[in-house]
Amino acid sequence: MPYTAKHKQDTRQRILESARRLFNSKGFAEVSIGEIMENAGLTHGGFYRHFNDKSELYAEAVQWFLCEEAPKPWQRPRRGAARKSRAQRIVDAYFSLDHFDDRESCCPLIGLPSDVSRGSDAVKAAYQDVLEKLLGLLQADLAGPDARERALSLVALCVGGMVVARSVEDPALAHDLRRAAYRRAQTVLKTAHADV
Amino acid sequence: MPYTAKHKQDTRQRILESARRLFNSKGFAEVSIGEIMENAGLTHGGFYRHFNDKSELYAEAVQWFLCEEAPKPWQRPRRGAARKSRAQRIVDAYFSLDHFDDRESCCPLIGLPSDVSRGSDAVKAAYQDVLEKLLGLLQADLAGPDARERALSLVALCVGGMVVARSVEDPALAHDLRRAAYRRAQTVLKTAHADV
DNA sequence: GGCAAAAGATGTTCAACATCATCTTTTGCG
DNA sequence: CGCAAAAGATGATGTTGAACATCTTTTGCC
Repeated sequence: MPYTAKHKQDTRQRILESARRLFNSKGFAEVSIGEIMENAGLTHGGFYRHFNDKSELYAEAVQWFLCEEAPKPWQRPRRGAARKSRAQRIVDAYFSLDHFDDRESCCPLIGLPSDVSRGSDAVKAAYQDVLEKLLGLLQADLAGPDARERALSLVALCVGGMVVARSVEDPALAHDLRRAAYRRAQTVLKTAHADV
Repeated sequence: MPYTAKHKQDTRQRILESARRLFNSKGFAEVSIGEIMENAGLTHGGFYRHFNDKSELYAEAVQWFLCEEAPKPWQRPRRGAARKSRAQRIVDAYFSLDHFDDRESCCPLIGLPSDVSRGSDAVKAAYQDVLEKLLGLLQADLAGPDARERALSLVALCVGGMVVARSVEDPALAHDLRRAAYRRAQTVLKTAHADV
């Protein structure tokens, strides 16, 4: 059995990473398999050794975001800044200009919602996994009986604010949108919280 | 000059309406011109008598939503219900199950955000027109110096809540999302408002 | 070193589709 | 009543891309 299993695994992950970035920035239909493979340093033919078809890759690429070892912004403690709760850091990162501009590596919740809503159940399930991971992180920091409800509305605010801001032409309007949603998110975070 | 100008106008509007529905429910790339024309009761060939190319149609289809004479849900006074502000009615309609299920005729802000964010400036400008119309309606009912900021965060909540809810697989989670965002929207509406 | 099995590369097939050229039909107007 | 101009239909054309078949290369193992 030539080619170690690790090698195949590595290649597969390179394809997934390439796919995640391209899907995130260009959408499902606008990316070709050849493009994804080329970006992963391969040619189009080998694709079907790893996946059955394009939609299968799509679902796995969304989930791949979760497994990625690459450091996620909200996981860096940002040592210089004042001590903040993780939920606070997540919201900050979400509305940051970096995140707004980063089409490739932004949270998939932002990058592909309308694609996913038209996609297969497998894709929606993958999207849901990402969402629940984020909800879990937020909820953990929002003590209280309404923690889940607050986490849910935080997600709506974060995703909605960013998605709409990215879809308008006027940068000033985009900025206002992000700021308004961010401020509202602050009040959701601060309501009856117990910051350390 | 045969064919009255009105006739051409009517046909053009039929194409726009067909395109709006199809783009809304299936996305830009997933809809073919032939499909749109067939849906409008025409054949693919005549398309280029009305539009230069597919993306031009896309931008116009988004804006078409504004000109449509068809009754919009938030414009019906819902005579049976208690007197509500228009902003309140908009938010109610936004989070309604009908609106959630209606892929075809839902608000374009919900139907196509990630498509638009990757689209041309013309499309973004069209999307922005729709957004500003909605913002105007909301703002008018939210008196006070922070009316605009509240309107902006309302939009983020409405769009975000619906978009994410539509992208998850579990209907219960989708329901929770809508409800949480709806409740939060209520508090944004109610803060320091002067209901009649 | 040689072999075989899987990974990856190259090439083919087939369908969809945007775009455009050209033909046919409709209809207002003289 | 017929004509002409524009609308709409029909029919290429060329491209793209997914899917797959088939070669070629790599590499662990004997």
